[in-house]
Amino acid sequence: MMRSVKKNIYSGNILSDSAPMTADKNYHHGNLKEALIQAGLDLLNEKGLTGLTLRACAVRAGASHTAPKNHFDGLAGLQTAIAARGYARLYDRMTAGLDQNSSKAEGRRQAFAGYVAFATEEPGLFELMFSRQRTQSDDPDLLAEAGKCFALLGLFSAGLDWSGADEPGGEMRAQIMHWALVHGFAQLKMSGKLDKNGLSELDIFSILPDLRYDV
Amino acid sequence: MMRSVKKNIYSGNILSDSAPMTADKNYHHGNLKEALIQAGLDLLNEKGLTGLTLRACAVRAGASHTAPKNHFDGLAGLQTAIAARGYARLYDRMTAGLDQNSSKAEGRRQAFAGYVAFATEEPGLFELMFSRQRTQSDDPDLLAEAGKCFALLGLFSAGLDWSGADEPGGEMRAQIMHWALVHGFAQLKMSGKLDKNGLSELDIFSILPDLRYDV
DNA sequence: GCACGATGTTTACAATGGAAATATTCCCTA
DNA sequence: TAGGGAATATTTCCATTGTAAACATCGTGC
Repeated sequence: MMRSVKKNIYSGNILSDSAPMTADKNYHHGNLKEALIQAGLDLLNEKGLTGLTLRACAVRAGASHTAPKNHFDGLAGLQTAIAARGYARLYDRMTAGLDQNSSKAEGRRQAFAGYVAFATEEPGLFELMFSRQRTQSDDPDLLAEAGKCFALLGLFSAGLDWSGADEPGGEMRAQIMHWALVHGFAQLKMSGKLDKNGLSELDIFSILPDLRYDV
Repeated sequence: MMRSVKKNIYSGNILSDSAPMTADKNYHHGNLKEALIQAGLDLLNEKGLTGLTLRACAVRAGASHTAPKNHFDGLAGLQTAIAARGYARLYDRMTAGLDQNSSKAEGRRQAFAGYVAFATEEPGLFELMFSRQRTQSDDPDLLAEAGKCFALLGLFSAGLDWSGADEPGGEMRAQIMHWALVHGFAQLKMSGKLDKNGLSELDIFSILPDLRYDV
């Protein structure tokens, strides 16, 4: 039965490949947790939310269908981890193409446009991220990643001259106003409500009220 | 076996109840389609989106688990019908307490506050309504009911004096701006993002930019 | 060396959506 | 008014999914 053969590929020979983390045919995957998250992201883009199942993720990651249990708290746990990764990608999308030389106005523009683009480019992931049903909303990772996106929007909404600026919590409320505007527009666009009203070409900047920024 | 007994309760005797549509113990339910929608709405409020299953709806409506097939196109069809009913309820919520004597400002206030209140009062239903994954977004009923809500918001967003008012499509864009603002705020509140930032008490009116309406 | 925890598999089961065949009732028409 | 077909509902069956339990394999520290 050949069962006496050493299974550990590192014990008997020297591999030319110097990256032992990317094992692919051993009993232990070596990087299953990350592979499951990546499989989930791929499935979301290929088949939407209904295609995101524990078993499909496991198969795509090259493991048995119960392997995720060792890394996540069931389907909800995996979905939460995927959503957290989604916020990280949203952050990247909102800062794409920017550097230290970018102006605040450029940053704001990229943040707004990137937010909407992300929602339309990855609708399944976007829907998952804002689904209270599917995610564990008190997960520390999820909160941290979402918080970074929120803080970034806050950065670019600061300094707005508006009627509520001088009242208590004005800065915070301006931040929420921007988030609501951008998120609402993204959601309406993603869910198809704009298409149904013949507004598929509308972009976020054409609906911004005349907000007077001091930068 | 008593199988020769006439099952039709209307053929042999006169019922004091004058509403023959509400049969309850016959082979034919008589109003199963409506009962299934109601069961779905109840399940959404009691158990959330994950509790909304075809079989649970059927059992609650007093039918076998495959009976919905005669009235809806599978689970997606039932969810679409429930979402359409949701828009009807949203419309009612946005116009609650108003009459012909109500001012336009009162109407706008009720529409905005009602929209947000609806989202927090029925989060499962709200999430279903804006889920592209779970609903058939080209269903005529769904489009009609959603369109009524959109038109109502448009009614109350008309006449806004803003920078984009004179440009092409200014009215429509003002309408979308309001919808995005209110919907985004409702979604952020419903999904718990505001709670996570210590803003659970924030209301929609405190984040409206200084929009100058002519009424 | 080797014991034990971490990681992964196999097997089993309940819940669900859906298809197919059958049963019951309603309704229209001859 | 009889009957035949359409509408409505049930029963039975199956594939998929999430999850638990028992078992197998690996690797790391003593």
